[in-house]
Amino acid sequence: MRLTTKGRFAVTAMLDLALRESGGPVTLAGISERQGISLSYLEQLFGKLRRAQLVESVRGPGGGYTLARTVAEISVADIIVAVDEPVDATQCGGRENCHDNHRCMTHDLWTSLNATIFDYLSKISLASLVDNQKAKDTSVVQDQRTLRRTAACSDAIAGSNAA
Amino acid sequence: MRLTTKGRFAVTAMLDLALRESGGPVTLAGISERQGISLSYLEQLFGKLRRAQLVESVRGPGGGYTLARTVAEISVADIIVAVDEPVDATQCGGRENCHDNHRCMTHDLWTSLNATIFDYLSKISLASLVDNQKAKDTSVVQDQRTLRRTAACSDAIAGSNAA
DNA sequence: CAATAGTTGACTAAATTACTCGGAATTAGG
DNA sequence: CCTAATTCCGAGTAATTTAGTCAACTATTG
Repeated sequence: MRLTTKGRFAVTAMLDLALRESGGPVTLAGISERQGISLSYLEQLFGKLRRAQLVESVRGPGGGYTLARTVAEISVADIIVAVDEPVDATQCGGRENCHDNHRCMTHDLWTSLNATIFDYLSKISLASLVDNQKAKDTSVVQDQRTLRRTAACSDAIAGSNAA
Repeated sequence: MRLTTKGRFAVTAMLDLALRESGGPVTLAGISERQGISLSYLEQLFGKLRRAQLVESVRGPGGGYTLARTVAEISVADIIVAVDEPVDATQCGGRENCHDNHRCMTHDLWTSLNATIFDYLSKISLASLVDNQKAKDTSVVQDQRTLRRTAACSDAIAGSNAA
């Protein structure tokens, strides 16, 4: 289980898709424009998402992508696993390194840590993200002049980085 | 909050250190040998860990590294943050991209996801990892043929997290 | 048939990872 | 003082990943 910007792009794109698919297939060009992700990169990501059966495609004019399952049935973990490389069972396991106990122990400790994080992200569905998003949307509507939102966003991000 | 093999190396090395520092400073050469991580790479990682004040160094013969705090006061999140690059506040925040609501929303949604994972890893201390490790050691002594050790470890960690 | 979109594969620049090398500076022990 | 052990430090580097471009192709609508 790796957490990188690649996974974040995929989650962002899937969220955009989830928020719009009620109006029929969503084009990558649209997602690209709204989310500031290059079209070609999205093509790569959605190729993987499609092969992982998280989305379905409709070709031709009026086509685009739709979710292959309901928003409740797609988790953040699903998305990240779909776009991340297999990561292989580094060192121990694949190799012959696992001779002495200590090496194996630390490795499989990390493995279980990974598993815990994975479990955690498995429980976060696209549905819950969509709900959060919509809740925020209405709060914006309530006070259109709230320009501190941008600052708040920067702060939140800066905080998470510093943290 | 990124989760990469780099962070895993650092956690592994810190765990090795935690398990041995009772016998005085631990050399990087020793960690390198036991954990199969190159000495020079460890030097880089421990440079960051030292600057983050997670470890202290003793130079000269008989020198090495010791933990700068107790095992209970060092979390997995501390270690990962220390060795990972700041990652910068991609897109939103740094740039001027954060114009329309949607872009900012998805970004700051990801940010909160990051924060949640960070909180989670903040609660896993080196001490709890060391305990798990020692528990496994004794169970290995009790029954050398126990190959279910991996499963047991996962359970133990899942348990300590839930607690 | 023409335009719209997805599909695929090859390719690339930049960043990151993991590692090497060569040397400093520091200190314990002889 | 000398030497060996060790941390410290910076430059360099190969492999991988990220993020993106480009071009050709297929399917579908109108």
